[in-house]
Amino acid sequence: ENIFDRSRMAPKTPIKNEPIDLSKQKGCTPERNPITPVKITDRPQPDPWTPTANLKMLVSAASPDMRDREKKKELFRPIENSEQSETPDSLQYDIVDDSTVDEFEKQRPSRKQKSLGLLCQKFLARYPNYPLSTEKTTISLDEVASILGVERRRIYDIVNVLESLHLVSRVAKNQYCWHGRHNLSQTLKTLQEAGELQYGELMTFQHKEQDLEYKFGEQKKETLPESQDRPLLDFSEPDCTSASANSRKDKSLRIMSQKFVMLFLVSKTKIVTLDIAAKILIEETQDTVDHSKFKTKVRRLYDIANVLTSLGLIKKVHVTEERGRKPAFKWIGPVEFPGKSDELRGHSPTSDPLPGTQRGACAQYQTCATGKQRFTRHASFNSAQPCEAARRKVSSEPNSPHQERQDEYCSKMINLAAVCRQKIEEDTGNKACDTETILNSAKNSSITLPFSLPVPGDSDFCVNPLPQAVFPVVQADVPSLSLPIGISSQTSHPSTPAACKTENGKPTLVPNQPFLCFPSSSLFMLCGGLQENNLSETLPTPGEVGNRSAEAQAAIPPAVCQKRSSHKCTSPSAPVDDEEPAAKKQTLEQSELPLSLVVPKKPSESPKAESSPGSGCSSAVHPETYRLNLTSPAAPEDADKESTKPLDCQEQEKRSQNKDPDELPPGNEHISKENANQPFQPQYLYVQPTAGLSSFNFLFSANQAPGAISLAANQLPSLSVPCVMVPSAALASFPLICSPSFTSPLSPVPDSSFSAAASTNFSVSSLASTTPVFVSTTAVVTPKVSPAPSVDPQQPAHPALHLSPVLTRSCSAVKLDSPLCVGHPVTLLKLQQPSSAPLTPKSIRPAHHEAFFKTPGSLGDPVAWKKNDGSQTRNASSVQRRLQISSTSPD
DNA sequence: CACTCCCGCCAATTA
DNA sequence: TAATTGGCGGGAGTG
Repeated sequence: ENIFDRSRMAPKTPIKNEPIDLSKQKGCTPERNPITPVKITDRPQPDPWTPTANLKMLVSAASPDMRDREKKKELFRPIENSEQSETPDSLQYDIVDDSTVDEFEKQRPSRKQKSLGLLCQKFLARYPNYPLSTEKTTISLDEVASILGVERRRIYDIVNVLESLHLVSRVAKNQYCWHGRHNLSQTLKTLQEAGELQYGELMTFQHKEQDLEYKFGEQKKETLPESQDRPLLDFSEPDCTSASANSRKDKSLRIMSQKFVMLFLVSKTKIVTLDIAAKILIEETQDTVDHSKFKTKVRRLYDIANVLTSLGLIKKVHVTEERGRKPAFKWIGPVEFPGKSDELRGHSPTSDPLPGTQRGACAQYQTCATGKQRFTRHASFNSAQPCEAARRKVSSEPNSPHQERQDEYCSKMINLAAVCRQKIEEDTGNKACDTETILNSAKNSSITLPFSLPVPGDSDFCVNPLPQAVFPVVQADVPSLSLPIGISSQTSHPSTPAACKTENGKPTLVPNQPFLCFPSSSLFMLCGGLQENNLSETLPTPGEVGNRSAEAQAAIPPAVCQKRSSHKCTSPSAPVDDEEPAAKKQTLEQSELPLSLVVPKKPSESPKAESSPGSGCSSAVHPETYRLNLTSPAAPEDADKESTKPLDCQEQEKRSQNKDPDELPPGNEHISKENANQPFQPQYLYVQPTAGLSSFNFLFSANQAPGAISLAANQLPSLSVPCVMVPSAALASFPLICSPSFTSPLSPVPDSSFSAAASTNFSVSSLASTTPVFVSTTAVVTPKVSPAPSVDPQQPAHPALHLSPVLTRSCSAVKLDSPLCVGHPVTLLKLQQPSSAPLTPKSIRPAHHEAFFKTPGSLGDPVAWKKNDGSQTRNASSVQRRLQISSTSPD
């Protein structure tokens, strides 16, 4: 009742948005006659204006009965009209009416308030962007129409457009099914491909011919890179519409909508003027281009544009041509889509139960990494920022291909990330699994990785995001890009925050941080870059390390936070997670820029991470450099690295387990020393899985730069170090994963033996359902994908190690494209290769952990990894051990 | 005046 | 045949 009252009130107040319709209905007044009749069927002329009456009306409207009401309404319409006109007498009405009317009229919602765009936003607000796969949301047109207070006709306008993008599908007569944005990127991709075939040339062509240059400059020609992929697509292709009859549907708003979207996707500038679109569409339609048609087309385009705007896919802009300014729309949605969807699909089936659709995509994403190993992908969720940047860039600097590429790449990643994330969420279910966040980095680039690993079957597996913290990830939305700027704020997208959307909605680039999402099946390694700053700071001597770490933690966090804030991340985040209920979530974190790894020196870089969306990726250090560092015996570095480890451990522990951090330090130091001796072996930190984490294990490389490790203030665990998380499921697929980081030094080890050992170990682990393993290497990065392991001298081929094809593929695909991520691919390759060293993780861990790992020699495996290092051996063993343990008893 | 685009008639489709 | 969809274009707000 309250509600109704309110609504009732609303009409009076100017503001209200409510039910326009209702108001109309009320509009029983004579004036309104023509309009809608409404009235309550029940009693057409009863006392309208009593409060009660209003309530009733509203109620009826709201209720499912609406339908009836409407029907009646129609019936009555004539009646009312006639009556009213005829019987002006209803005095009662009049009297009341006057007052009512006046207000009514006054408040009469302005035209804008009734706009289709606004209506669409309201409509969209009712459904989650990324609904859980499990629940099917059905939409009743009548219901929605009544709730939103509009005529059904309007709802059709919205729904038709949404349907064209597959956000909804029609299931029955008055029923639509809400799908959300899960398939949006896929749909867009399809449209893009189709668009290229159909319009690619056309666009280019037309633009030129028609002299439609934009002020920005002419559009470049587009290259139609892959048009070949598909045969022509019919519009219908997108399934929903499919083959339905051609008749009316041909002109359908749906088709127009798809075509319109295609134009954007094909356009280099991503800007399409209305008249061009109208012309193109008309031609296709074969309509003669007469003026009236044109006008009509434009009208329709406005309708579509309003909906797309609400979806955050486009925004209105003006293009100045010779003749003057013309209305146009700019695409602000995702630009790049994951590579071939088909390929993607390949992904290992093991894990996901999810509907396969997008999953594949996720796998692809592996990418970016940062520093050392970059095994993973980045998915960034930053909402729109990157996109934004990209877009801007495009518009303004169409010429710089390189940048564009990056941008695209970023966009793509983001997009992917979003998708992945969503998937994951779905998979995991509402449960907490969702996401996580991360945060991190102190300075410049911090990357946040929220990810979750979904394990099939294992609910725990997932990492949860911090609830409050950074990401407010609401299940529903993370819109990747989708949210339009403006809208986002409005709609509740919690998601954005992390991403850094600014308040305005503008995305800031946050520079950073792309989030990583991994498909359950996939593996990843995260590499954190070190930050220069951190490094320098952290560099403390080994001995100090422990202290340092502590300090670092304390100190850094705040900084980080601030930083973030500066970036704009509004997210509440603040306290990052450590506090989080660790159990569920794991957060990982991440480090900052990848770059840093390489250079400890280059402090100079300002934190502009934001500038480059791809920063995360970009971070990739040059392999060579990287390598050098690694190889270099620099003790200090090692120390640092180690120091980092401890931190990580602590953090993680805190986060996840709450174990004592204290213990770690000592252990760490200890280890560190050992490490120091060796040039650089990769060290890994193993994080014990906590309850929540049980599903995965983390290994962090000890080598990592300390900086990275630094914790975020909150303890966000930002791990700068590269770490790998592997879901158990994942393991199954891969017998081994390891990154051989040490390329050089290690080489001496007998490959064969080694390999054997390695394989053995891993295999075991793999068997164990529980633990996943990761190995990260410090790695070497080879430039590019090239398989050649120039880097590793030693690489015996181990059959055992191989990445799943999928991964490989995906990696390569991804990597190749993006310049930024160059490093990553390499990593993968290495992985594939049997790099010699499997891991050597030196495990450093807090006492607790140690227990697990415990040690060095203890391992049962006789096998010993043959590495040069005993330590390595130990590590491996420890790892195994850990795995075993975990498998048996999760803690 | 040019843009926008709401509104709702009414025909094509469906049930 | 009735109801549902949705094309279409007049013409009203806006700037």
